[in-house]
Amino acid sequence: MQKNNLYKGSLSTIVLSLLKEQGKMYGYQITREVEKITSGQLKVTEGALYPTLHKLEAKGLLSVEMAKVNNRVRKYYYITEKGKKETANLLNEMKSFISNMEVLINPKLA
Amino acid sequence: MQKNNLYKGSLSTIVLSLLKEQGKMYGYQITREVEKITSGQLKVTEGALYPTLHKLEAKGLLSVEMAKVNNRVRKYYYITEKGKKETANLLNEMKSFISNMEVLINPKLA
DNA sequence: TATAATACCTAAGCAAATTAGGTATGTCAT
DNA sequence: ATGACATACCTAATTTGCTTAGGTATTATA
Repeated sequence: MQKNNLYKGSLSTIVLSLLKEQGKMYGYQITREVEKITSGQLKVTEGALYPTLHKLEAKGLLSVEMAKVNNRVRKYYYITEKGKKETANLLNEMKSFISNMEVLINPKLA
Repeated sequence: MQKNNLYKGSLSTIVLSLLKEQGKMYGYQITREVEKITSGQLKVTEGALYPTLHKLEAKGLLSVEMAKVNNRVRKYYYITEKGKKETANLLNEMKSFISNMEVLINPKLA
């Protein structure tokens, strides 16, 4: 039995929220940052992250900027105005999901 | 743009948790109860629920008991001992997911 | 010199929803 | 009595969004 890292649908919310708060970041950095913030509890796999970044860029929620550091290419992503609006929506949905789950799994709140 | 009702993977947790707390319930009743507890915010679709109930039964986490009420068949599900253990695991995973999401989306906590 | 870390990427497979049907009975208003 | 709605079960096709498992290439370290 292997465990999942993410509940489906949460990755876009995490990525947009991080970029909204922390400014531009590149993919690999996001994987490190999420691991750091959650004390290693949550790992964002690259196989999920890169397609998500491309999808968010295609939707116009993120923009990208190439940079060459130490002869290695980095793709810095930053959030657009459209992305900020969508982030607010996703955060509301996530908070609503969390509060619904909490009343459902916590008999004292129901 | 349509909105999702559930984050993927959460339905089993909801069903097991409900049955652990409230004793035996039948499928249709679960859909009503979730809607009621969440003040109509969360709807469990039958297309998701029934396959989930069958899967949990096949895994030995739930047992089933037929009943005939008003000439209509009801299938009452109740949780097994194995199901109670698995519920505890799923609740821990859910709580961990929620606390991880909260530090990720809440800059003040990070 | 090989292993790990950095940094990007894609494709196949799978799980778990959504969407959209279906059957059948009971209840209630017109 | 007939149509609509609630009750109560069900399945199949499709979609989404992960995991798993690769791949390339450079730099740092043992």
